[in-house]
Amino acid sequence: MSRPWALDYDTATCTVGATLSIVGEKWTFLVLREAFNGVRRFDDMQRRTGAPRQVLSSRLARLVAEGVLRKTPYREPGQRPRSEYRLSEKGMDLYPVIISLLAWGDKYAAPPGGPPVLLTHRDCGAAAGLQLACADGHVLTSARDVTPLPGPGARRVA
Amino acid sequence: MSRPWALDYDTATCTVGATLSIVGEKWTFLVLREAFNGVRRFDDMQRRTGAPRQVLSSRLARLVAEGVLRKTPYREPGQRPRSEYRLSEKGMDLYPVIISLLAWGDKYAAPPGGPPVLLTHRDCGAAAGLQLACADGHVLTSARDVTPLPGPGARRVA
DNA sequence: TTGCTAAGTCTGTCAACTAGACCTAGCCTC
DNA sequence: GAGGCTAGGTCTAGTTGACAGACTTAGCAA
Repeated sequence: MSRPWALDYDTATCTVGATLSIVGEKWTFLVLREAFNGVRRFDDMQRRTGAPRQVLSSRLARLVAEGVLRKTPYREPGQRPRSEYRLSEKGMDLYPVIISLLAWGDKYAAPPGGPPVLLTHRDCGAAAGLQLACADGHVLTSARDVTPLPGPGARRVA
Repeated sequence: MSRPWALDYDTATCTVGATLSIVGEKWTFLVLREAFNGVRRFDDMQRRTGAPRQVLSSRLARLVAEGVLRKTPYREPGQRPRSEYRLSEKGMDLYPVIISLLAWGDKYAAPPGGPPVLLTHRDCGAAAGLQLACADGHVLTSARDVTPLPGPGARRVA
């Protein structure tokens, strides 16, 4: 195989790295998983992710600062006011990341009984998942069908 | 909103967590990004990811142990034998994870000039990306269109 | 007044990351 | 065949971050 073109370009601007600098820390993905499952309270998050309280606190604060979660006060009848963490649109857009982690795990690391979570289309109930497709409507079945090319923001290595 | 069903189920078996325990460490995603860009050599990886050599060494070893990468010796004419790291099928299946991180970064954290990398369909050249669809062929446009349900491997919390 | 709970913060310990130097095997040149 | 070069690591010491467990605070309830 020939030398990959990628070696001629700088990685400093790569948006994978940019994404990871925001959500790439150890517990953040688990926090997001719970958020997508509808979990909104600190204590539920803490119990379900197993993250140390202090770490959870700092991850939630980071996600709020980045606009991925919104922290809003709410109050149940007869209860004192509490805080809840809800996904913003920016956070919702991270769903494909969680789904792709889930899909890989279901294929390669599912427990004996099968996957513990199934994703379904809200309207028709059929199983939902990610598909790799191109703008012309072809469905791609493998990473080999994709050719990465330098984009407008690419910078050559000096 | 009602109490999410997720609270009644155990997270210990969740395959998102299982996936993250294999590939969730800080530099691993960047290593995979480079692998998908065709980078195979230790030194190229090191230079492009910026990972400390020792960390890179241990991440590569972990990925090889998990069967995500294969370490194979090769030899260029007139050179001594070297090692290269190539994605296995199991590794190729992680491509959606990288693509989804890339897509989110392109939307929310792209550098001024635009995305540095474009993904294209190898056969037709059109832009490629992930879409959320259900088994009945409906395209889903938002995380809100997905309903997660307990799967066969779900375990109730005691 | 005391107790309870959600949502944190504080403290000490221990593991992980980091930078930078060092090592090693094969090849090349002299 | 001595020395240098390079890919692919390992070693060491210092710093940061994770962790468990105790403590804190605000509002409500008995």
